[in-house]
Amino acid sequence: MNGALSPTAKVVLGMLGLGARTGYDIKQLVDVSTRFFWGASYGQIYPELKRLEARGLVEAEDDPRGGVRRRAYRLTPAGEAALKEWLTAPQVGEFSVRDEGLLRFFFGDALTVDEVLANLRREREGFEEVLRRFRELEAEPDRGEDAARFPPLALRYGIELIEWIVRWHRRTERELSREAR
Amino acid sequence: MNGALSPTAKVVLGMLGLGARTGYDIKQLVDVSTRFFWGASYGQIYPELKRLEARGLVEAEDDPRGGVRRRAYRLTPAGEAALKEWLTAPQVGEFSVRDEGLLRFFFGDALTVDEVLANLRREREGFEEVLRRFRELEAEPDRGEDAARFPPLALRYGIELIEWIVRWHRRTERELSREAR
DNA sequence: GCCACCATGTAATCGGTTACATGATTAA
DNA sequence: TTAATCATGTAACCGATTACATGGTGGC
Repeated sequence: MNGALSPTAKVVLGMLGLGARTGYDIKQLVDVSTRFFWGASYGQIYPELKRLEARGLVEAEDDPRGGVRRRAYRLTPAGEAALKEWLTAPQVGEFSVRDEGLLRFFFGDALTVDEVLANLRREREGFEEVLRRFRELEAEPDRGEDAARFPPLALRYGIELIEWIVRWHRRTERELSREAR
Repeated sequence: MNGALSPTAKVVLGMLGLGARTGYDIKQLVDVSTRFFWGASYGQIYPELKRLEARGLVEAEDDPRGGVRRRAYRLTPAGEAALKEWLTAPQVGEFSVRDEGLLRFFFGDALTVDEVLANLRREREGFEEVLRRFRELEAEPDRGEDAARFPPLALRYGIELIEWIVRWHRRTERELSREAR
């Protein structure tokens, strides 16, 4: 019917579907959930909400809290349809990775084994730090009473994936340091 | 001494270090190796080579093949130093993932279990396809006689990571379909 | 003669981040 | 009173992709 959704429109509609109401809401939610595989900044969210309103996929009303102006959005039926259409679209989704640590590793022949080892350790510590934050997130009581079950499953995926990455680092460190001695 | 390297400068210098000579070379090499975690297009490579030349990190000479004009680049000592400096820089590198399949999964509460299952299967097949291409790459005889050992290790990492991702999909499909029945 | 491949480059456009600007409310 | 948080928005900038333009070479 109408054109495709922009990347940001996808999170925005999805988050409205999960109960977010304001642009600020959406940003907070993204930052504690999808940020690691699908981010969004104010600079995208607010203009996108206006575009979606112009397309009739969301509707809004002023909803001030005291003297704080606030604009509350919700999905229209057309917006719900567009969300559902995207969620069931029969093509594989966009997937990309940007990994500077791996790029450095790829160019490892220009370094000594000890230098590569130092890089691996540093990167691993970075991943371990992310892992700690993910586990804290997982431990937090689910403040949503609406019982969304997939968000925690996605978080689990993230935790287990990074656990795997950490194990790969440890293993590779072990193998390289064996030959360094 | 001089400013930081742009993302594209990092691959460009690295590939020159591995023996690439022309912009075309660099692009071909990137496309069969780092593309999956660090891409580069002509639109970045050629202008970047000129900028690097202006900064004195690479030098170039015309090197026509018959009537085909061709410009051959190589690292200067300053370029080698800049490459090495980046490769041993003591901060964790940039890391980001963009995963639309996971975003759809995150919003899975808006779908039926069967729809989520269909999504998981489709995404898994996409990853299996990538896996096949990676394994073909791995099977290819190493056309470089210069015995770079880290590029194949990086490819191994990619293969094993995607194998993990495929297993996660299978497992999750199994668990969801058990409850669907 | 045609197609695949080698080779270089630019312009338009896009998606995104960052910094900035503004201002109210609430809790310490 | 001050800092944190709620709340909305824009402008400048950046990195990147895509499409386009050009043209030679080698093999079928």
